[in-house]
Amino acid sequence: MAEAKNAPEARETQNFIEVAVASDRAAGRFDGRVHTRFPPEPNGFLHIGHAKAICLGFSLAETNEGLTNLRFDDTNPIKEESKYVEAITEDVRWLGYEWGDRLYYASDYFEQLYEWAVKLIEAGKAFVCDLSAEEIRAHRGTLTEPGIESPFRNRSVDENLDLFERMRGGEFEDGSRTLRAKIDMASGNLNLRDPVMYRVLHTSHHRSGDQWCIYPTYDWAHGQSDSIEGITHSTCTLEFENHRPLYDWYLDALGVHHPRQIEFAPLNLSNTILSKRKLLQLVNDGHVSGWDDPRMPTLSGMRRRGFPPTSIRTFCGMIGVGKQASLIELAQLEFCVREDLNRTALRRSAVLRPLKVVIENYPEEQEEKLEAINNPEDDAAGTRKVPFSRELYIERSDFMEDPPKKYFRLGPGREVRLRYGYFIRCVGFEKDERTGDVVELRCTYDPETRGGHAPDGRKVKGTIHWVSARHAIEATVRLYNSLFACPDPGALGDAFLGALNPDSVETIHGARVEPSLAEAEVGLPYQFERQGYYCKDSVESKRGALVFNRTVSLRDSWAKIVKKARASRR
RNA sequence: UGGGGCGUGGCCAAGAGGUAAGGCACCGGAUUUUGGUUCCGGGGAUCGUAGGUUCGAAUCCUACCGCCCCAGCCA
Repeated sequence: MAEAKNAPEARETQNFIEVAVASDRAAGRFDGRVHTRFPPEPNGFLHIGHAKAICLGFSLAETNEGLTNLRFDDTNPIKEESKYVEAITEDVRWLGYEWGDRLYYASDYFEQLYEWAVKLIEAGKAFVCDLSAEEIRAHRGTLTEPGIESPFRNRSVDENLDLFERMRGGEFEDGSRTLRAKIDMASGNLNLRDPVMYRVLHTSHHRSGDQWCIYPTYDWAHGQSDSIEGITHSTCTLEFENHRPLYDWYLDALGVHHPRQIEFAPLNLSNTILSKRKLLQLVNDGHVSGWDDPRMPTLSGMRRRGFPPTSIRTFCGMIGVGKQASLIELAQLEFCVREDLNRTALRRSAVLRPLKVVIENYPEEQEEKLEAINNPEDDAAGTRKVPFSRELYIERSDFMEDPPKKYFRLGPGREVRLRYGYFIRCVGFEKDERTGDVVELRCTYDPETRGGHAPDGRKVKGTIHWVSARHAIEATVRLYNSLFACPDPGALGDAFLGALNPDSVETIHGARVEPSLAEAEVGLPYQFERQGYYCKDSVESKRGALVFNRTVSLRDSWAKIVKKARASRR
């Protein structure tokens, strides 16, 4: 397959992380090894923001003869479920990445983490604290005032060891005690004000079951998990920059392998939201049909919507990686999708809003098969035959009773080409007397123009798509638009629901599509000519009740002209 | 008035002392049996601001300004 010109490999510049890794390699740091990881928490589905992190992590390893692990940071049994680990592994694989036999879980390290915690207690660097959550907060101080040390901070090593063991043993209630690192209650970095390492949680875990009733916090588990796996470069988003000094402190206190953490700006995409918490809310409150709703920015939603994984990778490669907070326009993603689909999608004819056309001089019982090209961008895709007959359907928008100057389609007395068919001329039309709607077109065809060429060299400005009425099959088509109506719904905070786009989906029943689409395959992209890219819905499409999702429309310069004309008329 | 980051065209993003890449978007035009694709071409940034160093600064220094993150026993 031809590589997209914007594929990561095609870039001539390196981002700052690639530069940092390359210089580490050149300097022989970590013995020249590069080993990255993608560490999701199984508490929701992956979205395109995660794709950016995945592409970064895996490509960093790929270009440096290194490896990438997939590790679930499953330290909070309250929010995590195995259904999420299944969805996540499927999504990473779909994106096109492999982790070999290196699928890990932070929960696999619970015993090791416990032992290390004991080690810190023995070194006088951690203590069991009896303060409640509220009390800990009150002791923490504020952004501008130092905190106050816990009254339990100076317990003896023996007492701490005894208490910690009994925490593990299940003697204490949830929230009654924590194990805390003894660092600095006056630090300007709040993460260093004696952070909690363990909390009591009598909750069963999706993998370790009821083996534990104390669980490590993310901060205590994350850095050490990377260390255990021998990770060399830990990439993560900007909000963890403040945590790096803490991870450094833990790793140094333990004297274990110390990866280099590098933070980058998380992806923000216009007209959508990339916050797991908010996405969960959309799912739970029924604003969407599920995590895989085609309007969702989740990888499963985008897959169902018809986005090729390669286009997502291209996108991640072209937006760059930096530390600047940014909001990428949806148009940039759509560009990548169209560029990909234009090369790969099979062209088909589908009439979304049918208008009947009767070819008056075409014999009643006659029908024939016309040859149509499957993909003009790919000769190997070959051709197919489409049936033609006296009665057809064309798009309602391809006829105007009183067309403006630059309208190239059908109008009274006008002639157009039916794609891969004949030239037809409109000789009359019928209207519904009540509504005034045009309900049927009367046309004549020129038998000499079969296939769309006029032997006399006659030119026609417009080419429109069509389906044979008697052969076409009905389908439901969903036209998707952005989930949110404003560019940056995230800026609205918890009021983001107010910005939901009421027109994020328009469902069309009774569309007529060419017969070959009866055999449409889930997972294959189709271009409905002159309209856009579509895919058969993987969930709701049934034999005899086809459902297609619009992935993205084709660029439409006519729509621009119309829009501009309207604007200038005002 | 704590700590940590970041400020280059509408949106992204290279450049790291030698006189502003590239992509998306936008606007023209050519080609076209998709008003698609492709192909040409175009407009638009003195690089947050003000000083300073230098023959020369987006790049170095100083001071301001603005934006983001942090007060979960979430990750």
